[in-house]
Amino acid sequence: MKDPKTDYLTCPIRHVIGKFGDKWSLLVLYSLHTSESGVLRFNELRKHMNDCSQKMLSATLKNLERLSLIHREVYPVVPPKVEYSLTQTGLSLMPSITSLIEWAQKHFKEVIPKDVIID
Amino acid sequence: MKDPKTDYLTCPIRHVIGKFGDKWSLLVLYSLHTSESGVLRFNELRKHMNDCSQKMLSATLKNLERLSLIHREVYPVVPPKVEYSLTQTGLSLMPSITSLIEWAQKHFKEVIPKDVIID
DNA sequence: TATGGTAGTTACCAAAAAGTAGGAATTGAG
DNA sequence: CTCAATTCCTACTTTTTGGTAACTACCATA
Repeated sequence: MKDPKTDYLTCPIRHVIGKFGDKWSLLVLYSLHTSESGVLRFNELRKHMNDCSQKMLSATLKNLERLSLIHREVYPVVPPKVEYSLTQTGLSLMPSITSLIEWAQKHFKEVIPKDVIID
Repeated sequence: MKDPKTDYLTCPIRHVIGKFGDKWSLLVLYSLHTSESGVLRFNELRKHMNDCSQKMLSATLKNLERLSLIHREVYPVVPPKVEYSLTQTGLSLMPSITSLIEWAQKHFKEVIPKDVIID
């Protein structure tokens, strides 16, 4: 008789999905990883994810920082300047993520995306 | 000036997240992959994911079948018997997924899961 | 005084995801 | 005729997610 809550706590898959399986987290990590300097500012990130709202980007960054996957460096200047970068932990995650992305690039040409409505 | 819709269609990350970044898909794939025979029935899968409702499991399986990641074999017997297994495409995805899972197993001990409330 | 630029936050609202409870279909066994 | 077993489906409700628009704060510059 497993307790769902306990089960959740011990299931690595649900940890992964639950923590950064949302709409924007992987895109943030990927953007940081592929940027030349490895560092991006708030509005630079927004340009990389061109239809992400300020609110969602802000929430996503806050979450990733909480998980120690990204680092947030604030420069006390005017106008404000904040730089985001991957932490060591975040960096260690990237091979797995790029593996997933490469798979998608190879195989989703084969898979019929029936859920995409062309209007 | 990128069109968000077009952008969505060409972004592999959003493909991945959008198609099987939901709460249960990875768990289904993983369960099938780690089962001895490589084949599981509906209620066997439910036992592997002990707090997934019938509705959600059913919807998840239908989605994965639509994406050609799993195969659904129906035996016309009474009571009904349906077996699910990975397709070749599904199987080709597993290294990337297990990579992610292994990362989670290693690193989420380090990460403080502040969103988990112990009551 | 007014404007601009950066990095957000907040309130409000709509849409999507997911849980619950019940029904449906099948047909051999009793 | 009824029940049981298995695999779902449907209607209903709740929860979560995400979008929009407006707002803050800072100070330098015009």
